[in-house]
Amino acid sequence: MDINKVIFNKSDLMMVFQSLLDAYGPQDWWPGETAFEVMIGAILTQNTAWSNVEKAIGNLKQADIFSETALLDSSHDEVAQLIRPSGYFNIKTDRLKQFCGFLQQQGGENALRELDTLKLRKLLLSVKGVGPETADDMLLYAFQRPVFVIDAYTRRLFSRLGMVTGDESYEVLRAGFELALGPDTELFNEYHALIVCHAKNFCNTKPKCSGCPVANRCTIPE
DNA sequence: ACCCAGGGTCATA
DNA sequence: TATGACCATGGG
Repeated sequence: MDINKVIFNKSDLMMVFQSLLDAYGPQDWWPGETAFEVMIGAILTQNTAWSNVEKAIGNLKQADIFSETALLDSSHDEVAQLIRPSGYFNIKTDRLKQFCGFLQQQGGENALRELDTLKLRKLLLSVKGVGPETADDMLLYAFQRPVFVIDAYTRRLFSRLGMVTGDESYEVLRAGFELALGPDTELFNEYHALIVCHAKNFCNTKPKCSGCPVANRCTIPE
């Protein structure tokens, strides 16, 4: 499949962005104080509601197990117990430990910041438990790289808008947004945050398009 | 009681 | 390449 294919034009994407921005305002993402917290959150939120991730992160902090070394030094069962609210706690415990081991091995996140985006992306994807979306969350929100994050919400919104079919591969969609918009970290940051905000405040709670901020552009009513 | 949530891995064909 | 099983809690 040809990744570098033009599937969007910039003005369409910017109109949708403006509609969302007008409706919800700036989101100031990611909800996390440090790059480390962003990365941990990105793993914990895999197929999981963020409210549950907050509990898990809160538990880790309260137990003072919220660093590479602390997570690596703690037993599997101890970590699993703390992150229990985020679901998949056994698998996610392994993924957190895998990722912390990776961070240590690479010389910490500061060493990773020296790498170019493509190299860093490949490295992140080489960690077991870090897939495309998790890696791109990290690249955009922890490393401030111009990477457009694709998630289920993005697919659903833009297929409802009739701009994609929804079965495009992850890379086709990501390249589609990045080619049309050009590298713009601030825009990508706000855009993805707004898509998630829109899903939580509208699409997830209301089945139909009536009242939707982008409804005038939505030709597929569910 | 059901459905799904800011996915990823692994086995199979 | 493309499906399907599996992981698991919590809120609607």
